[in-house]
Amino acid sequence: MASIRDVAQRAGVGVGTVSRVLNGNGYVAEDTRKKIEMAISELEYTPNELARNLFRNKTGIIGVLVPDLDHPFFSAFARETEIALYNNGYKAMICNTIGSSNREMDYLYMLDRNMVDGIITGSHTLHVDEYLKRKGKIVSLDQEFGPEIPMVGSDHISGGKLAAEIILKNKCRKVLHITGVAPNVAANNRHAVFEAELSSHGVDVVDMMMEWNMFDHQSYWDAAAEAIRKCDGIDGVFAADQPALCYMHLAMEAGRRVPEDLKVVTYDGMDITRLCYPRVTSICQDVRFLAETCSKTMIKLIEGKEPVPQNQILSVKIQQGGTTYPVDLDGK
Amino acid sequence: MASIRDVAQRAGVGVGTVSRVLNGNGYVAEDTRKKIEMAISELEYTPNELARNLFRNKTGIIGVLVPDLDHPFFSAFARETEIALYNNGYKAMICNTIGSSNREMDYLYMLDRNMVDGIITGSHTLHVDEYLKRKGKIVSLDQEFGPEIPMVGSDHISGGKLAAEIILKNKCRKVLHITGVAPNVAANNRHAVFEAELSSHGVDVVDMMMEWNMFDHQSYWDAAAEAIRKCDGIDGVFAADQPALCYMHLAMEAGRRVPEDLKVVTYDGMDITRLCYPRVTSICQDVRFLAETCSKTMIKLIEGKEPVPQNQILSVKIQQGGTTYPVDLDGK
DNA sequence: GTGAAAGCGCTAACAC
DNA sequence: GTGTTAGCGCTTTCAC
Repeated sequence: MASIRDVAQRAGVGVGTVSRVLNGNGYVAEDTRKKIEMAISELEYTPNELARNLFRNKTGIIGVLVPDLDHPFFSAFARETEIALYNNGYKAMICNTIGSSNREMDYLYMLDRNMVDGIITGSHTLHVDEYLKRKGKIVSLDQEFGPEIPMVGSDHISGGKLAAEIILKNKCRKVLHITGVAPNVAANNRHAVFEAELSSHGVDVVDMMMEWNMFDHQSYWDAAAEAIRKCDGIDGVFAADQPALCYMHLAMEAGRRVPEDLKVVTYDGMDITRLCYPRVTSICQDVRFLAETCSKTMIKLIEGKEPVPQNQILSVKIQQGGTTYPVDLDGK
Repeated sequence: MASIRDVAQRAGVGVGTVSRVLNGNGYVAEDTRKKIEMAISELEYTPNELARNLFRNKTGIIGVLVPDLDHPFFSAFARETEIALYNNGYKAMICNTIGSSNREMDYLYMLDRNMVDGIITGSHTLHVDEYLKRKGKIVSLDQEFGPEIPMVGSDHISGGKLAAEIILKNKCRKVLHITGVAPNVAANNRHAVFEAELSSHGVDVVDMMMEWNMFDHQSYWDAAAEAIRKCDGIDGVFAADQPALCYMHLAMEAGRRVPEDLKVVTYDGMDITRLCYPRVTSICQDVRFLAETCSKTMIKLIEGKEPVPQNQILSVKIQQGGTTYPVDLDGK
């Protein structure tokens, strides 16, 4: 592997001059430049980024922590974040924590060790303190860490309300509500709102808890099967895309018709809700906008010029599908 | 940010000794170690990985290039690869190329610049030469680059045959076959086999080409809509998961029944084929095994001890679903 | 305009 | 056992 010294030697100049050519700063005489460029291409020289990074003490890489890439929401988030960062001259290092706090910690260490310039985290198995005590730049997706760490999230309160409204207008009487558990995760705000709304209208809500950081497919099926087994008379479901679809699948298998016998409203509204037939009624998060906002916030944090907004809440949208009857929600 | 020198100073020792404690090699007296550990924790010192990497000339990071994380196959592949690499002490840097050869190139440069120790690529927009001329370690998923670069792929020939067999046994007479285009990508081997098999049995095959590196959802819908519009009398479909599901969705919307009027066989068999109702008959690739094999091959390449197998072909499996009638395929 | 030299933070070889 | 020192490959300051 040729180094800058080899290039300098071959071109018969000093390393400083080569560096100047490489970085396009300082004055370099035209024919010196030519000679150096010659040497560079002859030796097929590429600068060693590690050395540069050491000098600059930055890598241009942002760590993106997600609980599981196999979860459509997070793979989409990872994708969009990568794109947004790339467009700002940064690279993304996407990290799966798959529900393991060790892994999450391990990736968090990369911040301390200067391997990444910042971390955008959508992964929340660790104790809040672990994040708070880092000196590095952190942006959180959907989890509140307090004033020290900027957060970007969806308006889950409205999300829960909208879902409730749809369910109510569809005249469901007994609704299955599959919820996740993860402390401090803003997405869970929808649950309380949804239930309060329904209960206040005398609708029966059956709750089912799922481990939030366990995104393996089997656990969705298990939860759905358990729900089918345990309670009958369910005429509506509200859950995240995947558990809701599992339940719907099993219900249809058991001969129930959607939407006649069963209404389904999912949360997230990822692509699968459109591929299925009928298209699923969903409360959609704006994944791209979330990703762009996280990225932009990170850039601000790094550049330290503009002030960084503390909490940024983005609105959600309804996707009307065939798993509920069409309702008019005040033009939303 | 405290450096090793600060630690040495505070502990009243030399940097060499601190380094020895940090790396656990060489002899260090017990109380010297204590003092140093004390200083480390007091200063909240973490070694700068960049400096270490520069010295060792490696980062422990493997680049994983995928065309699009928003494609279920590739997000699953990325996930499993990350896990497999992590288990071998490496970190993955997952890179979306989203069909842009500039991006692919940009990530490839990271190899030259020593930012990654190797690259596993499932992304193939660049000219073969771009890969061949790199000096770094490369493992290819599903694209043949010749003897220089080890490849891991599925047995797409069998895959195509199996799909054809299912379609034949389901007595389809006019089959829509949506194909992708990408030179050298082994996955496309299934197409020729599938068509040959069907044609030789007098089944009509309608071909539709799609841009392979364009994985945006809309293009699937467009292709499906076009197929619906252009040809009637289709009683079978064979395509990758997503285009097939789009077609099926639109066909059902138009009142066609699955599997009575239309049989559907998809390729890949990702999670969405199980969430949909009915479950979709698919030829499944073993994503995890593909990922593990790629990772293992990369590790061998890096460690340079064992010989590296050149082409590794993994077998595919049938997932019997409700979009075809059950058929017996010699116990497969 | 250009070369020499210092230093980014670390590791390892070599004295003592 | 431990300190000192010479790099790893680069950038940048400062003479010339």
